[in-house]
Amino acid sequence: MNESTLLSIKEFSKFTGVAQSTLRYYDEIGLLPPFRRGENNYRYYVPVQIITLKFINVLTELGVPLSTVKDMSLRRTPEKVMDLLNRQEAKLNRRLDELRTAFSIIHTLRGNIRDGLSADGLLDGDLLVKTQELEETRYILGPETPAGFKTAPAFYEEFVNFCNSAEENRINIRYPIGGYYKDFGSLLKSPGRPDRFISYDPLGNSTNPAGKYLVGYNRGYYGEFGDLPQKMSDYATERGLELKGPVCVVYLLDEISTENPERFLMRTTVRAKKRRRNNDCI
Amino acid sequence: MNESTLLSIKEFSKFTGVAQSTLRYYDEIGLLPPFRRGENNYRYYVPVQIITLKFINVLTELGVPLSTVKDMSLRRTPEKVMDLLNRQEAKLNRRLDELRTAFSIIHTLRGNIRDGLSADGLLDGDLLVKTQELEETRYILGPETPAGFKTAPAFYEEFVNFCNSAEENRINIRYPIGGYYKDFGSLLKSPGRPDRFISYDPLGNSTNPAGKYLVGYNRGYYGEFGDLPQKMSDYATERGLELKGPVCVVYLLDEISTENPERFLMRTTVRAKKRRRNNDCI
DNA sequence: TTGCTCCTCACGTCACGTGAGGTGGC
DNA sequence: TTGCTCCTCACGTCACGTGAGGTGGC
Repeated sequence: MNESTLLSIKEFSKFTGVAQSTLRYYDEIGLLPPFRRGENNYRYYVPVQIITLKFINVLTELGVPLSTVKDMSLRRTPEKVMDLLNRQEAKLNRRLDELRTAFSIIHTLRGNIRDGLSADGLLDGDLLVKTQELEETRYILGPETPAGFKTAPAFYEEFVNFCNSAEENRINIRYPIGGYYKDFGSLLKSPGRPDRFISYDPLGNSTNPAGKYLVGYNRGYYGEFGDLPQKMSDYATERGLELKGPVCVVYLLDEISTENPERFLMRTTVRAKKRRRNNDCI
Repeated sequence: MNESTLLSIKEFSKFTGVAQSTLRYYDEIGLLPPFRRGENNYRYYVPVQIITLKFINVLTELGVPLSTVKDMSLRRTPEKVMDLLNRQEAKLNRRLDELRTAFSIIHTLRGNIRDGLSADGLLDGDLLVKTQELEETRYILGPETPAGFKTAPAFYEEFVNFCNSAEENRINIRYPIGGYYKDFGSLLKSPGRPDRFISYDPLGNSTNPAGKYLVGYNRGYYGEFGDLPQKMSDYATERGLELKGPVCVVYLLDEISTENPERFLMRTTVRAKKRRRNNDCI
């Protein structure tokens, strides 16, 4: 019907932007045979075949295996294609969601490393305590860790428990995981055992509002605060800062960004407000 | 340091949700070796390794090859990881955009097939003309096809030209492609040669507003309208309809949804308004 | 001995990419 | 003859999955 516009495989490849080897493979598996073969056994395509080819491209890009695409293409009727698209829709939606999440995780990690690097050089020894204006942070609260008398191995055990229970609590542990203490006193009392673990999921329902925070940076392995809590406490007393609300801890530099545990860097944050002193008159 | 919490490969696999074969493969290529080997040569992992593993999962999900992930993991420093993430960001963004687009294309195609199927049974012979309330449709206008005296092969030639020039016009030809006539007169004059081709991209800047349309459905191969334009014209005259603005054509059932060209189904739409007659008094 | 987990090695799979060696018309 | 395009066939690659056959502690 349109013999006049037959395209050789090279022409069709150029026209569609799909490699010759791919076109031969699609022919081989019977997914997209050429319009006809020449006497010399050459493959000849017609331009409209670009429509089917682009449709195949779209599906493969979404992770649909070629065998499924072939099922859909072979002896296809609108009803069958419609049916398959309907059945695929949920899958495709889930896949797209996963990808959006993956990207969001990368973004969150990048932000952490950036913050970690810019604080890294400023540490005095292994510590840095200062007040800082922070932007809003969102996260998901894990379940309360059981109150107990354990000390050293508790952090590790609780971390494992948190990971194991993550799925049923709808927590994605691929976001950075941090520690949470219900108030500063709780951190001082048992720094090695957070009251909860939290996931820094930017779609989380818990939030640390934007504002002024007392921030402590320190190097150390998971759960090892050294004398950071005491230093933060001293700093607050000296400057007349009132520490309110929960304390959140996050690893800015960890497993992911460095092999060397000595470079691990954590950040501890708690809301701080200037205490009104007696001689503060209006 | 945490020998007490060593996990066998089975335990670590269960803990992380990653298959044993995958863990062995990651060890083999040196991407994620176990914490240490036992005397029996067993692999033993420690729970924190879940963090690195999940990071690997996230990157592979975004299509980053394991060799790149390995480059990032091996002798990693925060600076190198940051640098690589920065360089990857543009790529990852592009990839995510492609996936969103792919999904949007599937959605558009599905809508077309649905409309095609519901009209399919109603055709009288090979035709159906009626007025219909349509929702807003968005599309991108291709360049004007050159005015010429050609008739039959013009459609095909122009289609090829449109596809070839699509990229430089920033048109994604994986969306359904349709015909565009500047007004109904233009369709009547030369139905086989649209004034432009258009791409039904839902993010397009051109739009057919929601409202009342004269709609013609007919079966036929690309560019074959039969006597549809005349039938639509007659219908408009009989009902006192004024046809305004451009005419848009789309293939609801085509290559993609059916092998049988006899089932190809196109839809021609043009805005219609009831003509005010003399005896219409207020 | 039985059952369990672990090991290595080899081969399969999916969607191609990459030569190697040969053909056919100007 | 030279240059060009096309062909088939075989093998490589990437990220695993799947047995097969063997080990080691209760």
